[in-house]
Amino acid sequence: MAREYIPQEIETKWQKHWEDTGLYRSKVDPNAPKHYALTMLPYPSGDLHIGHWYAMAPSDTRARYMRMRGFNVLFPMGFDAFGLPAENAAIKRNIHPKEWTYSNISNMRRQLKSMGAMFDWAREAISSDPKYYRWTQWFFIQFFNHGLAYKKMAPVDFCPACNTTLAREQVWGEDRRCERCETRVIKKNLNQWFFRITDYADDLLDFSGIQWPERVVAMQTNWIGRSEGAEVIFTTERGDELPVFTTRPDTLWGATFMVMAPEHPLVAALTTDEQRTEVQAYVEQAARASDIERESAEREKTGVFTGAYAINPVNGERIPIWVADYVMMTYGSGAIMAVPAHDERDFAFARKYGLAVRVVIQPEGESLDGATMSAAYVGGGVMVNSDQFNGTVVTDDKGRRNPGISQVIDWLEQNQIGHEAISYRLRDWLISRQRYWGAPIPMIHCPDCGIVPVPMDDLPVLLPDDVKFVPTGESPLKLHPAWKFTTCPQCGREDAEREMDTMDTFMCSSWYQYRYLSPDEDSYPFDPEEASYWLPVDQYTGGIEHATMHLLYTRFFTRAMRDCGVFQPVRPMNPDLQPDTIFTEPMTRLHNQGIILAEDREKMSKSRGNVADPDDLVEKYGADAVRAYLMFAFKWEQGGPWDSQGINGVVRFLNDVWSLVTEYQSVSDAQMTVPASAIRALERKVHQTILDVTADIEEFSFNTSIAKLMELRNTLQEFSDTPVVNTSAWRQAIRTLLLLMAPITPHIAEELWQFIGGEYSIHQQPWPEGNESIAAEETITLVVQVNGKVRDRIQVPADISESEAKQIALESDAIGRFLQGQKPPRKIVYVPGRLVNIVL
RNA sequence: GGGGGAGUGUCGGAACUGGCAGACGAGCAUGACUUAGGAUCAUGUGCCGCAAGGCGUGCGGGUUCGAGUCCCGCCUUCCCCA
Repeated sequence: MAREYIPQEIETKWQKHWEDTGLYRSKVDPNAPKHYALTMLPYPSGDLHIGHWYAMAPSDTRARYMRMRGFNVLFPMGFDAFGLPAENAAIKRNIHPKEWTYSNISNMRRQLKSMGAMFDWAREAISSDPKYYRWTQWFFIQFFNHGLAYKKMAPVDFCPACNTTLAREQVWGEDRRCERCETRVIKKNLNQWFFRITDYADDLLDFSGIQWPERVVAMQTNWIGRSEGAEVIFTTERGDELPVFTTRPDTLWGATFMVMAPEHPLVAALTTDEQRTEVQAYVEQAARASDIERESAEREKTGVFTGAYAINPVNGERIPIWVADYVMMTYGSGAIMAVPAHDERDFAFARKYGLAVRVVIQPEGESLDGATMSAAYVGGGVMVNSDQFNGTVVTDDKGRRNPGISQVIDWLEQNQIGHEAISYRLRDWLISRQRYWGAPIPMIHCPDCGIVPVPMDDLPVLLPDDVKFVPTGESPLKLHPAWKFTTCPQCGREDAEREMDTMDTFMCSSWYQYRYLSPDEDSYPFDPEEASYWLPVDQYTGGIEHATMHLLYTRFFTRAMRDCGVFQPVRPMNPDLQPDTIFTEPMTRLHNQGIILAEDREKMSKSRGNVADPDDLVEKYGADAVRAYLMFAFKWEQGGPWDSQGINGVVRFLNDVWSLVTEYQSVSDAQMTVPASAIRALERKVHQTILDVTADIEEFSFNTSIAKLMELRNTLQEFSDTPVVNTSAWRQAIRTLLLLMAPITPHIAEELWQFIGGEYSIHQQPWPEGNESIAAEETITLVVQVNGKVRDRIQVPADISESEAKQIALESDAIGRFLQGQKPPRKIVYVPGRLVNIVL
């Protein structure tokens, strides 16, 4: 009965059968516990690469495992289908973005199906479908109506290659490059739409409702960048108020000058005539430097005196106002008080321009002198030169936890010259994009009524198909008068203009987990019944690169939806869940996979020609082998370099399993004597494997789970030429092996399951139950150490007593040699089930 | 400069709350079967040593009967932020 294992044959066969029998249709079932497993949806670039497989196949394994564990699992898939590459293809190859996108989707859908994942394709959502982006637009209007979306003129980051603006999160690295194309961004003053994500800064800093990797939590916390301090109102001699934010109000008495950002609106008004030429030249030059250059601690500080003075409200002192580019308009109010004695950058600046340095925090046991100190002192100590605060203790703590800071804030508030304040690094989310292939922002500009949202009933605002693409990448919407001009929904004027910008595609992907629930629903963004059952997402998987983009946006989006009342019709079916907890966090648990590098340890890229193409690999080895190899070869969170030889290991494993199942079926019931110890040994290994594989898949340790299955394979091979193959223990072992493999290599498991007469489908069988007592070893290797060095290993019964163990150890020949001529042992350490250490 | 990871054979990687370092696999070596082998099977494979034995988890200290694991100080490297 030697059938050959031809993966490609059985894989397409079962994929079709699974689809025909609706095996992966997931339906609401209030009687079963639910599990919403989600993996980040791909951009339809045209080809599924190995990175997609690496992200998705293990996620699929985990979802399949949860299903066998008795959960009703939803594992959907879709496409994040708006975006620039489609438009660039249109410009370059004269193919419409829609056509390009949808033909890519159909190819990628085929490739995804070849993976054999349990995706429920009936729930597929494509963000560029009008039935999808209608609701993206609906959300925009919801946010607008609730004051969460606004338009303002602002200096924004602009990618000249993509010819569009970017959100702050989408500008990467020290040299500020576009997240997509790595071109260096430039600053532009533009009128743009923003979402008030900063209103949610504190809410987003609360991670108590989610179990996400610490790394992501740290990155988001860092990104939001909360700093506690005070806002203090300085005034110019002219009488302008100059509020400054400081984290160190305890050093207010040490402020010897002020610095304004070159873009500060008051600069021109404050500058005296004598200084005007110099200041103007400086401001112009500063505009050309990048933010990073300006903020760098190493860079030589530059600046010019405005000629104006301000009054320090705490002591009435008159201090000079300078302009310097190390102060950012985006930080606080664009002006700072400079305390050179206790701030490194202020110190460097003061020394360079000969400005006064006054010590107001004296460290214990030291005596700093402003005239001679060689570096700013930023630690704690005792306040000096600070009037009534002299002697107040200042610690290293931030904000109110610092007694000095806390007392000064109280005093500022009592005297109404300042108040406690919190500053964030987070900026509002810029969502306007000056491109065609995105969801149009559903707003109308009327000369009389101003900005008017498109009525909800008129959604979606459809993208016109008949557009011309120009090489500059300028949005074709601007060149389409029929689309551009419309009727004002409020006053009926016919020369109102549509908003011509489209939305950041991160907007589309911020809520796709809700659209999957009911992609065809046309009266609401999602079906509340489905939402009541499935939400929130229980397990999310995807790349870490989205830590401060998608993963932050979607947390914001869910909170904004909550506050707009979008979740009101949803009544959680799970009595353990509170509506609030569900709708604050979109995804309860998150796991991030690493990156697969090419064999040369470089990034895989077509231009380098070092890509491992999944289609080729499936053709050569089969999908099961590719899946298993990706899970076996790396620590999932870590990733690593592809090894084209390494896959042989799992190919052999699958071939061996095939032979074990198909060649060693017991053919006769002939009673042969099989030693009971052999049966027990086999059963023990089987149960050990169940327990280990279960624990491993539970915690995303796919590589070790497959290693354990290979060990079971090795054990089965040892028994395969013995009468053990005629026992029910053997048959049970084979059944178990297939069940444990089912989530990892679904096709071969299904095929062999059918071969041994199992009921369709293996993927609907319960996960095997491991039994600790069957798994327990009968004998153990007792390690005997002398002074911590291993000197002997002795097989002993597992339930050996401490005194027996010590005695056996002391009587061992190998040990005797070390004990000879020595004094009696000082100490004998016994670790149950492991070792005896004899200390001389 | 701040935050977060990571350093274990030739390679990918194992090692639970401190208890046999190197599971599992790749590769390699030797042998077998073969006209043939990028198939299959067997054996071996951390380093030094003929052996007894010694040395080994980035480096240097420490705690402990015992440290890849805990503590202190470094080095290298990756990511994020400045």
